[in-house]
Amino acid sequence: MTKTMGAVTLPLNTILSGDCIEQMNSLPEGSVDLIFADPPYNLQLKGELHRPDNSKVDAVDDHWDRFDGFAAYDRFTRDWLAAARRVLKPDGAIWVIGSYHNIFRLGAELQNQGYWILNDVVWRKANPMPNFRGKRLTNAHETLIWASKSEGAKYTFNYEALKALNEGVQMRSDWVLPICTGHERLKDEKGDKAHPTQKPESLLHRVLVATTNPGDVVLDPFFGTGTTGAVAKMLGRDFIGIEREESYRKVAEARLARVRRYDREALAVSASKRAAPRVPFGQLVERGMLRPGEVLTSPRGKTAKVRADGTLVGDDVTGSIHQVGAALEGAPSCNGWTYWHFKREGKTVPIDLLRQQIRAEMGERPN
Amino acid sequence: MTKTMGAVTLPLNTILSGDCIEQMNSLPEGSVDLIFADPPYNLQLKGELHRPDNSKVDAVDDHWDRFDGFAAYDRFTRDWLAAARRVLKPDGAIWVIGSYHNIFRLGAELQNQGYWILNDVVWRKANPMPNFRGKRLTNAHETLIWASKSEGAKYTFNYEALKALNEGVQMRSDWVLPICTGHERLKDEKGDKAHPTQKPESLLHRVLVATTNPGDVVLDPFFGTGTTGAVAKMLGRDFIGIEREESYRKVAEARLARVRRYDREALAVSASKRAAPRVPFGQLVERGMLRPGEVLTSPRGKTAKVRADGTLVGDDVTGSIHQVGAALEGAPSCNGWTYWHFKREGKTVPIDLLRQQIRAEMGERPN
DNA sequence: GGCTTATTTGAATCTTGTC
DNA sequence: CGACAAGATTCAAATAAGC
Repeated sequence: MTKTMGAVTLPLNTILSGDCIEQMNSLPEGSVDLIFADPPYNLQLKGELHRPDNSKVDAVDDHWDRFDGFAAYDRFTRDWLAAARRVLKPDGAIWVIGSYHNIFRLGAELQNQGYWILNDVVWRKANPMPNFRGKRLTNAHETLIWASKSEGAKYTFNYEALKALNEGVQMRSDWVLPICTGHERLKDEKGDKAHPTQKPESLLHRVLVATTNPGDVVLDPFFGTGTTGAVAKMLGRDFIGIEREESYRKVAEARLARVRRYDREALAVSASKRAAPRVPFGQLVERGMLRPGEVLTSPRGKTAKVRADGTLVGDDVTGSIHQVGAALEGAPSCNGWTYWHFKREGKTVPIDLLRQQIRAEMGERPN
Repeated sequence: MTKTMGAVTLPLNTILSGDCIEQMNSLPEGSVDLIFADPPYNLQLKGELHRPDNSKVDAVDDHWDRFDGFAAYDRFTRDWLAAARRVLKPDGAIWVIGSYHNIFRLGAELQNQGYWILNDVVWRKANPMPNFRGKRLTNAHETLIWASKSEGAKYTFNYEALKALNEGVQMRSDWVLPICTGHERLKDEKGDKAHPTQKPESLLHRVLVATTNPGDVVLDPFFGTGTTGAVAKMLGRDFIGIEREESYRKVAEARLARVRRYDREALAVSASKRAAPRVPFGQLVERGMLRPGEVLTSPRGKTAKVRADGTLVGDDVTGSIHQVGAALEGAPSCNGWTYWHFKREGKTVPIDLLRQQIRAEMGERPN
């Protein structure tokens, strides 16, 4: 399918091959409603990484993610963002996604070029890969930036649709969604993953429902295995993909052929997952509801002292509220939340009361 | 209180007044363990714009205006980050916090100066202000960046303490914490909020427990009403604050006078095994806890025999407990302490139990 | 088939001390 | 500085295997 823009024709619902900058420059100016871009992250990985069970982590070591320093990465970023801005309609918008390796370069260059940032959005992964060596925090999120072509542009935002997706409450800038695994994860002939960084359809679903209307043209300059195209097709949007790796294009073509518009199952995938409102005991300490050094008591008169990291110290025992309670009682297990008490205004109260306070604040709506 | 660094003296637990760059430059080089910085992002740039060639600023052109705005902000960022880097110890680290208005400039400049990003952390606000006009997503988070002074530096990370704070599960890069309200929010004489962007103590508590030890020196160049100093004092860390607004300094001084330090026992946090003293396997043999000739077994049924010098003999392999374990499993490495087991009273027990016995005798508290 | 347990895996800047 | 050796370290979800 093609759409005619003046004298030039727009190649809709196809995958263009080759360099994304050249291909974008061949498209007519101001012809696209939305761009979704998942560029290389420039991960700069060095050695191998093994899990504690000695299995090897299948890292992203593809040639397309290797750059010769920040200067080279910045040049690349500047060039493709400029080409993208040219093909955007005046009221068009862009989404980019990245990690701390590249997102700051991306965001700064967006601002430099006159794009106007509307939100940064955090994709909180429900099931991220842990930090195996215990040397940093679990890298549990990626960042998306949503920007209009320029300040004052009349961008598309389907506020009510997103509110509906979020069970009637205004959608926040942090989205909890699982990573792409299982049936959705595309495999090659050998049964290995077809692309190292395939994004979940639920993420694209939310992006496209939020910031496009049916019939809009969505461009993805780093098409990969075509998640953007697949979701666009399901939602009745037109897409243009650009991908230079033939193997990815092949997988994407086959995938797109299978996709039907308004796929009910895909809509179900997008339903927001409710994370369980687990409240770690340490948060009572961080929030100042209990003071490090404060003494907790048990119904039968045992005592323990709170430490700054949310552990307890009793007679010759240190550990969580549950561990110390169990040890002092000589029991196999213990629910520390109901076992331990503190004093407020002369009354002795179980610490579970404080947990209930936190849960009430959260409105039982962690998403 | 002051600490002496060579010929120069460090002004501990005080608030310095004036420009943070000048004040940081007056501090001795390499003298600070951690910097926490919450810089302004809505600078009033009047009169601060210096184009290199004195060219006339075209006041009507939005684009130029914006460019000069970013350029001035970038200059400011570059200067204070450079001054901060100078006062950091080689193994020191920095935290910065910001929103999408400035965090991309901050992150990019950190990388440009050779800081090494360790994590970006999302502070997910439990109770954010909604977006009243329904034109964007609720801005429900801010971003922190944690970076070491340079690649390969031995930064401080209390992994076990953070794991304890999170109920025994590795801490993630997304932190759910409430914004600073109610009792904690400082008021001025008129009863209005004393500072527009006061950070919650819970946020600083987590930052300082994670990346400093008691006695460390924490510098906050944008001290405001002193949240960093207050939490540092509670946690037994020393602080240096810099703040140029007298009204904020006044509020901070009064606040700090009210803060009490937690007792010593409460400040201890769960320790890493890495900190425990090293016990050579040969010592178990020397002490008669294992007999030469005794057979050790692995969970999957491999066996090896203990020799008098503390090495093991397996099928065609001889060497340390780690080497023989790795060879028998065909693995790149192996922790022999948890891999090898022996029999006592009918039970199969990992040899690590014997190491723990020795460490306990040495007066170490197993944590 | 149904239920329980074991295995696999994911955009990762992932060790430290001694010689 | 490099080479070598000791030894510390993982969470959630999907799938596969076992009963």
